[in-house]
Amino acid sequence: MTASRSADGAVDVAALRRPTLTQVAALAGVSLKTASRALNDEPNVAEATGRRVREAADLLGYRLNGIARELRRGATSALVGLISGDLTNPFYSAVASGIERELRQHGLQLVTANNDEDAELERALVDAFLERRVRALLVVPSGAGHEYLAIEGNRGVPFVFLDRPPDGLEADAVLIDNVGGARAAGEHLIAAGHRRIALVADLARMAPQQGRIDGFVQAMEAAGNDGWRPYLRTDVHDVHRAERTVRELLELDPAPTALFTTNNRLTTGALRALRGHPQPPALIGFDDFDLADVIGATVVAHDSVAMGREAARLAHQRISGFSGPARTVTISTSVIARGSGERPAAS
Amino acid sequence: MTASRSADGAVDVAALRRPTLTQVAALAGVSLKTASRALNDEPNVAEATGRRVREAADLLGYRLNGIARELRRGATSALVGLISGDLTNPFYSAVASGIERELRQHGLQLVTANNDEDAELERALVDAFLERRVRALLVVPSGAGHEYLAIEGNRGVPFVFLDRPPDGLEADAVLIDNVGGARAAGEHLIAAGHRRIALVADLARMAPQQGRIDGFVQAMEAAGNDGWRPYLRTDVHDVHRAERTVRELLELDPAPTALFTTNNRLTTGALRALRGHPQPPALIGFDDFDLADVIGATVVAHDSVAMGREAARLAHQRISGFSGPARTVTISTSVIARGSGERPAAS
DNA sequence: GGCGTGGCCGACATCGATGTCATACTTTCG
DNA sequence: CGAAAGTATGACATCGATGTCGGCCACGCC
Repeated sequence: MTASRSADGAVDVAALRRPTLTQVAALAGVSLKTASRALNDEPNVAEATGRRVREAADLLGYRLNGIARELRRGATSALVGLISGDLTNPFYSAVASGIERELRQHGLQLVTANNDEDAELERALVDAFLERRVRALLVVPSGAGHEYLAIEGNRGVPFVFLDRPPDGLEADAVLIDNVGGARAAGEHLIAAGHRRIALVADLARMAPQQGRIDGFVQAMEAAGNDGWRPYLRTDVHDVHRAERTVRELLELDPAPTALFTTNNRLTTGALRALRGHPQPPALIGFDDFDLADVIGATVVAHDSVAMGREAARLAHQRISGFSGPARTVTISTSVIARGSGERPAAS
Repeated sequence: MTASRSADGAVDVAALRRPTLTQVAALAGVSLKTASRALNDEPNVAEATGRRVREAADLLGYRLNGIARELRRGATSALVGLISGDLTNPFYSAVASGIERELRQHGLQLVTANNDEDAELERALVDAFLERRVRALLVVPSGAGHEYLAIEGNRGVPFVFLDRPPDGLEADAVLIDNVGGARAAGEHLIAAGHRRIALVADLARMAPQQGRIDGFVQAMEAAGNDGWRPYLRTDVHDVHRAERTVRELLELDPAPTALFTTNNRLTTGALRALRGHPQPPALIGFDDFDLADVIGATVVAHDSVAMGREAARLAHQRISGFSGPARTVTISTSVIARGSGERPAAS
């Protein structure tokens, strides 16, 4: 008669469909509401009743339906979305890790999606996440122009931008001190006596890259050095092009005596190009990386895990009701000297 | 009168609460169902009606409530869960990346959680994911004993195990050819003339580690070599202990002439210990890593992104209705010679 | 003109849980 | 002893969407 017993009277444990609370209640011989109370440890449930309900739930292998609960409780999930580049890039995975750890402390779960550095896909992903009713959305944006998020932001889904500032929109952001870090790198090379310094940068249209270029140029201008100008290479977007570009730079006459690469990918390419070189130029790379100590690579380091953590923290504050103006957290950088950046300029 | 207009008659765009389909319908002057039909491009909606509904939706900034839809449509989400170790470990992030790419092709989204290599937390995460009604659950298990998943597995939530086989449970799995890879590493070192070979391994209770130990031992026994026995070090679980262990090994007399490290963490530690060593021993590490080419590190490589992809594929087949017996996909390995593994035994 | 057909639309039930409120039965206490 | 308060429970509405079914109307055809 009840849905929880099959026709032959045996309890239908193997039912394909997952049991509902109604079935548990029927098996325990109580009402739906009482079963709900028992399983949620609400007050005013007789001890014996509670036991019967729990036994029935165990027997059926009952598992609460979080979707239904969320719908009833307010149509918003415990999920926080992250849209970033591919996780095989250690920068993104470090950020994701920091986010995940922080969220977990607040009972929130991270949902990740890869925008493939494509603005169109990114928009679609934002839409998908919003339909899923994520509690907050963290984005390492691929493109510019985030006006389309403006309405959403005002409707209670907080956005936090990572690594790249929001464009056309007020929103929380966690950024790296790109200008300062790059300036420090430039100064470091100047101090080692370098004048002909090559700058190998990624797509200049991306704000962090532009910041790093600016910072480097600032250092050069402060030192009254123009020797870098012939060696500026931007829009180098992948490891192989970086390797090739560095090789080409080294064949110039006169060749640069030092290199500054503005992200981990480019640094990797440069290291490949420099491998086995008899008299390698000095090298400083933006972004720290695994084994940089073993290789002896001088870098502009920053704490990417902390970036993720801060972003998650900002989001959590919004989720918890904070509604002040947009905030920006800046992650500091520091030059870590490991050898490659201290090679003197060939005399 | 309708909920979508505020008391003063203006359309209430700035309402804090996100608009529901009912409000859109009211604003468009049609029934709830008709609005639903219009926005879902169902047939039998007059062109003019459809337009009115879409305009109303735009005006209100309406966004479908995926939670409600999922509840109605079958109480199962488009999410697939991944439980693994920390994403800062490139192995896990590569796996996650492979999974994410594959899932996206099928309109599924990846939800990640870090088990901190803790079996208790892992169980809790599994519970949380099941309550969230994920469509499938991919696990890189931390501990042994997965019997508690048996009921779930039979209830339509497919499980796929990565890297470590399910214990006490029939389930799909994607594993690495640990034995074969380690045997090849052992043979490689033997072929270079080594006899005193140190094996530095992680926790031996973890199946992949045990497999790598076994494979190595097989190679030694096939070569009739016992020279490794004094240099076996297991249960080395972090980078620092690996570094220390390798230093200690090198101070032995006689010292081993070669090292085999059984995962990327241990290889990192070994590389640190070997740095600047006048006459470093040969080194082969299990797991390929970024910049291994620059460092010249010989490794037993395998395609971790493919691992993720295969796991996602298995899961997707189950989601799509496949219900055959449990399958195991094995990811092959290959030794990539880059120098460190080819250093000859000191005569 | 009558009737069948198809297009368009809305009322209502439903997914699986939780919140509200009513009710029956105890217990407590003046 | 009777009223008030408290306990245990259940009926029913509800979250926001979709599925079912039936009604109305226009049109075409005999």
